[in-house]
Amino acid sequence: MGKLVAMSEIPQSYEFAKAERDWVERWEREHVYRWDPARPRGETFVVDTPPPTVSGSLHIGHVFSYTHADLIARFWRMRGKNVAFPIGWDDNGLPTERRVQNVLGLRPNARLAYDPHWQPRRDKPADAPLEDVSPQNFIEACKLVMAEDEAVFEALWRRLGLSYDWSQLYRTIAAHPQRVAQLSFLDLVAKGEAYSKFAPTMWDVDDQTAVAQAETEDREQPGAYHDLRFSVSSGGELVISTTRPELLGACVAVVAHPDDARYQALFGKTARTPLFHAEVPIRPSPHADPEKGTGILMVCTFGDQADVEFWRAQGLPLRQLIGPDGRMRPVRFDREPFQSANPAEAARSWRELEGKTVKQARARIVELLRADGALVGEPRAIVHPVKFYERGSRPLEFMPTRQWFVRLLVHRDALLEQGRKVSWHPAHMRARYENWVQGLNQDWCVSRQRFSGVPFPVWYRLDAKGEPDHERPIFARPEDLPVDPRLAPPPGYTQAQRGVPNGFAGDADVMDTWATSSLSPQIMSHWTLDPARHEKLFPADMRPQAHEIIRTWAFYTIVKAYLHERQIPWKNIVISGWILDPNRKKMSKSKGNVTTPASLLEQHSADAVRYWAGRARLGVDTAFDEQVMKLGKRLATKLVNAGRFALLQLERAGATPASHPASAIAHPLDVDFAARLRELVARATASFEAFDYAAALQATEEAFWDFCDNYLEIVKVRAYAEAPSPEQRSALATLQLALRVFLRLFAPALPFVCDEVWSWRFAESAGGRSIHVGPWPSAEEFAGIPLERANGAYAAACEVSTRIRGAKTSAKKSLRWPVARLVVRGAEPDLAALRAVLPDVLAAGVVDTSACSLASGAPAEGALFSTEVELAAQSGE
RNA sequence: GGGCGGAUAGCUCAGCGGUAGAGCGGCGCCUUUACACGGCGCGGGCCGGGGGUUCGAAUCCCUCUCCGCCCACCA
Repeated sequence: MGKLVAMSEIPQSYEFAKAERDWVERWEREHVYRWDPARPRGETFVVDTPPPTVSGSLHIGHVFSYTHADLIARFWRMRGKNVAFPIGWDDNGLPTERRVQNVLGLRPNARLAYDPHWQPRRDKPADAPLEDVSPQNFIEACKLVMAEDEAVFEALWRRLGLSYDWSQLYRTIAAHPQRVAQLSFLDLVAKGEAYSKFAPTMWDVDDQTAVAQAETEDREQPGAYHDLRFSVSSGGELVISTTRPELLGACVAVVAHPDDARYQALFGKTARTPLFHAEVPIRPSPHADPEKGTGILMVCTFGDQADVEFWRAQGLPLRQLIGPDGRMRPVRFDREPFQSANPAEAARSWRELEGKTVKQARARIVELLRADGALVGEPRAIVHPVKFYERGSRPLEFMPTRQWFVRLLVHRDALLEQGRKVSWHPAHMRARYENWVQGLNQDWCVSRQRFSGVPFPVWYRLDAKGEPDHERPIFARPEDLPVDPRLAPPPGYTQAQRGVPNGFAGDADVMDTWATSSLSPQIMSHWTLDPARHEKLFPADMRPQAHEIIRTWAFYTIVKAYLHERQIPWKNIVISGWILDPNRKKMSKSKGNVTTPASLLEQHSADAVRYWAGRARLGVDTAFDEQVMKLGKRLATKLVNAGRFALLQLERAGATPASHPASAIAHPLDVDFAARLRELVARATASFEAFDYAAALQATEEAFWDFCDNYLEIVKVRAYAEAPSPEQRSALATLQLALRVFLRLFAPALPFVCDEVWSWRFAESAGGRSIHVGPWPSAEEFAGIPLERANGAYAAACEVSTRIRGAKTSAKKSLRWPVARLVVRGAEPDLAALRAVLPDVLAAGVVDTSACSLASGAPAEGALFSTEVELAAQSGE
């Protein structure tokens, strides 16, 4: 490295795939992207990279948004910042378990004991039944599969040229992130921000775990209103409408709107449910809508959130019909809480439903109600929104269970305020955050009844009957973390006391995966473990992410930073848009037939794919268009060719940055071009500083094509000159300056080709270092150029050149065809500017000096000049 | 039902108060010694509809229509 590259070493061709692979290796070898822990906070730029979920393959949308972050990180690195750009893998939680279940055909079964000799088998037929394994074996299988997936992820990210400091790589399932997540939990408990509670919680019956509000979504589902006849204690009857007749046995009240005249007389009375003969109170409730159904409805434990709230407010009994597996559980009607006025008939009815799924039970109870005469008319089909776990296939149910929660509702205003302290790019994305915070209706349920994840560092004492005491948990000591209470005993106990009366039980749950990933800044900064490092890395400067996870990842990260340290986690958040398919739908993994990121990289090159991503502005959803990648490849190729051309000329003349400094630029054409170049540097820099890499790329690209099409052509003859002269010296100095500037302005977007061309000649003068450590171009590099003399000569030269080319093209002649006569008319100041650069223009256009005349006159509309071009009769060669 | 974004050339997108832009695609040329993985040039647009503000609006305001996204207690 660092040796002067001889002319013969400038390659004749550039093989994208091979060159890119070589650069990836070299960057890693030379630690180009390492964060330097020794440098002060003020010189550091910290990126809080999203750890992608390891549950399948990365798709083109990931490539898109991860490239955006890389463009910005690379800019700041070239600006001299000590960039801390880590990467991690989010490899715990339900998505991971699902992946392992699919790949290895496994299912965790808590009743099985650990088998140290068990190995996963990969030769199972696709239709083989799931194999039950112990939770611990399952967790080991997860780690195995995740490690394989992560190797593929890493290869892709390296191939794409993302400038991570791979020495900082973390996995959320590994010891350090687990330690941070458990420390976080203990801190929240100590601050009173985390608590456990037995309460009705949203529950996915397939995965059999609690889920949080942020992981739910509404789906339009077919359903039906069923009108059911209840008898009233004071005589008569009433008819309620319900979409969930299978919950009739869970009915604990009947409510109507307090102002509803039809039901005023019934408030305070009781109604008796059909089939189950439970006496339930009739009460007013503002949540009843007089316009809907019959205006009177039953409250069950639990049909929806409104039921939960009314039940809680009124202190009604809990009649839980649905079990954790989504099937109707055994119930007795001869005692509380299901006390029936006719237990025998209630039990008879229930026998028809017990063990059935919700769907089966609904179908069966309609038949029972019809036979009983309680069904008024027939069910009326409707389509209505139903809550689902976002990855679930059956509706959520409310399950009364004990869960750990983190307080959110009491902090609503503070969280809104924290959101305003962060700069959002684009700014309107903050509305989504605020929208979400304002719509919060429950604290964050952080416990999951799953296996692969960060366990809670908590045990419970067992009383003499072996019942756990949830009021006085035993918490782990911070120095013992990470700990798995499912395997290790609490301080002061032995393993023999596990599960026995007067012994202990470990908390069986794991944390919501967001409880860990929401700590990504603290995982990187080693929060509480290394205060000096934390000071240098927290809060981060930038969080890049996609907009669909504002309510989860961005939100929870803000929550954690606030609850732990009353801080914001980062100063800026940059939100990428989505890649849409040609029908403007979100591009999904399932469409990944030939358009996998890996195949696109091989087909178009990493620079081309990065260019494609870099053209899209933050927050803008963009239709997938492979044409743009072809453009990117064309641009990269052009850089190679223009670079080679300019460097060969410099080489011929023995020109170096030292021998041909910017101060040698004096020719009017060059001065004018340099002035435009300096303007470009200012614009591109300002755009990058505002996180607008796309505007920077666009401005640079526009200027570069102009450089190739016009400047390079016009200056060619002067630069080629055999005898050294100040004019030639000025041309070479300008070529050198321009190439150095363009390569660096393009370097964030096209890191491979730029470092390649840079290495041919300029790396030597930069101590052999990669272009990616800078420095970024600045106004100082233009010192010594008499920019105040810039007078529009370049624009004048370009216009006349274009006219000459146009004349040749419309005459269907080659651009080398000589011009017999050229007349240029315009205003005197423009002619003066042109006159100074005329030799270059004429040489490029193959016009003899004697064939050209300039004259005062009116220019063509919207132009500097009007021209007459007459071509020679013969090519003259 | 509430909120946010978008609608500009056939396509993908810039422009966001001062004479409609780029690339691709189309058409027509040019073997030009950095590049045929090229170059030159030509066509092509009531800037979604309707109102308003302004000397002037694709750009600001109002309204409507579509498209997308986020959110909402769903009996």
